[in-house]
Amino acid sequence: MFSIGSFARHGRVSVRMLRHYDAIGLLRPAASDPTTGYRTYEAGQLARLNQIVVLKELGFSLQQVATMLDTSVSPAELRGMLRLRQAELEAQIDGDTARLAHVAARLRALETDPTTTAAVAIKPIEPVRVAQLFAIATGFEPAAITPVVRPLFAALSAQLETAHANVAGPPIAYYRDADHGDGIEVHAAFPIDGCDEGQFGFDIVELPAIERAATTLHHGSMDDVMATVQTLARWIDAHGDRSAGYNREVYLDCGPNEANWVVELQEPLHTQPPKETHR
Amino acid sequence: MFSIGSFARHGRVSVRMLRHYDAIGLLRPAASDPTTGYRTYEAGQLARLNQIVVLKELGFSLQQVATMLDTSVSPAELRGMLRLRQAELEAQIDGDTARLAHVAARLRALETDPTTTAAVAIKPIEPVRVAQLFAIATGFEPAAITPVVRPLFAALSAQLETAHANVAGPPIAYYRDADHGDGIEVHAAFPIDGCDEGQFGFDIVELPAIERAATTLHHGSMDDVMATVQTLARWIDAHGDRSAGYNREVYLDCGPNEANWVVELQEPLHTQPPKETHR
DNA sequence: TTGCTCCTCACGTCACGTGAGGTGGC
DNA sequence: TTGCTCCTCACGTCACGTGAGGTGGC
Repeated sequence: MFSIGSFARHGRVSVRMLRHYDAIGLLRPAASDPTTGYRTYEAGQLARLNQIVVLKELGFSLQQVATMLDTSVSPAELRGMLRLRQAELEAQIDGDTARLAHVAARLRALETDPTTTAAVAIKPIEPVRVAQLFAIATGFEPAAITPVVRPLFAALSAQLETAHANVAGPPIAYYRDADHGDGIEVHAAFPIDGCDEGQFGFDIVELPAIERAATTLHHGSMDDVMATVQTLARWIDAHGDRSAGYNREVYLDCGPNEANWVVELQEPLHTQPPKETHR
Repeated sequence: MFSIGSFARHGRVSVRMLRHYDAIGLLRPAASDPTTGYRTYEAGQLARLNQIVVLKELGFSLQQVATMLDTSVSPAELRGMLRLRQAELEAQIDGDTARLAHVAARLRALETDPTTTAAVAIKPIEPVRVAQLFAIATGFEPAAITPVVRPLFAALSAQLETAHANVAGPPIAYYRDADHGDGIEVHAAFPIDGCDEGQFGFDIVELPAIERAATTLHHGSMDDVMATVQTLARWIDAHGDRSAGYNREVYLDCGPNEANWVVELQEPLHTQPPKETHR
């Protein structure tokens, strides 16, 4: 016979926990005084309490613990729950290991350059239906790109107006190596919804999804975009990842004053996340 | 200029999260319509949102994120927070790795014997001040121990009564190899508080703390305790741990009917937890 | 009377998800 | 009129910790 206090001491749990387990029906005291409400426990109940403590420590919820201690649960079901927990723990460890690598990379970056606070996020990019035009540029530097992409967007805007197309998002630029010979294809695109392919000069294509894109924001004139591109590349390198192509540029803010522009760079990564560096 | 919906889509967060960040002052919209309450965001705010998302993903709380994005935080403080998170993540991973090993051990035990549900808990044992008597037994099996320990407890009880000592817990038995020659010392002890060493025949000693004890409950007569002892030993072995001595026995319930006895076995383990088997 | 143990509410935690109930422009 | 987006409460989540306010036996 134990009072709640001594039962709690023997079981290495708090009195509050015993009251909670009583409240949810997980571990009822052997008796409760009907007038004072005092709870009484028996030594034999320590077995159940120990089971609860152990399963809780493995990370099961009290609901799951209740299920597992239910006598009607079969060994097969029990195995299923253990397997599930095993998988969850593995996922948790993998996630934390990745997080740990990112924290370590941030610390290293902080040593190198205490002022850098590049926010690079890895996220999936959804596919987008776009209307687009393209042309060939001789190189990837802004001086080569800008004179090509500007007129493309101007022309495309005009054509979309004519077509009464429904622009559904900010303009997007993307790049490909030209099919034969040198130079790169510069594509200017606008997301649209519900517009048929017409005779207005532009193509309608679906930009494919990107499973894992490293994204960051560029602020200001596109003349200075190479600095942001290189910061992004360094970040990708520092995190043991690898680029899988040219980045897309999403012109989130491209008002009249180019100094206020905000452009998201989306760089596709190889599908494999970096193999965890062993600690 | 973004509505809350499009800002949420670009930032890959939910509208609810943006409202929440507004409410706690972490990310205020660029403007709110005073009559309708409609929020408006600017493209430039995506930078801050991305920072938030990234830091959150590393496991920082929103409070911490707010602190880290505060311009007045120094690189040294930032490094401190990253170091702290690094340590937390390492501890988390170690804990989960240990949990995973235990889950795996349970699964193996389930394959071997689907009926076993031995609840073995590893916990620290506090030091206890006890009054005790001891004698020598010829072996560790119940047939050798019982005839020695019974009279010891009977004598000790009587002496404590005479001494008006304050018994502060259930009786405890523990064992040691006899100083010279064979046989083992059988100690019978009662926790007491505030009783001076006297002339009543018993010793007062402090049973040392046990940093890590594997504990389980034995139900029923002590004649059958060897089965429980062996189950405990198998558990310890299966978890890659090692015993560091004889177990203590705490007689939680030792009423007149021995079939209802409940005895906790506390087996000291080597201080080093088992080295994690690599996955 | 002071201390100790016990009791029952009931709030707070953390970062939102999820209705409920209502509004404003196409 | 129907759909869509937006709004503000406000409850629920999970396993308790932590008072608040009160009782009963030494």
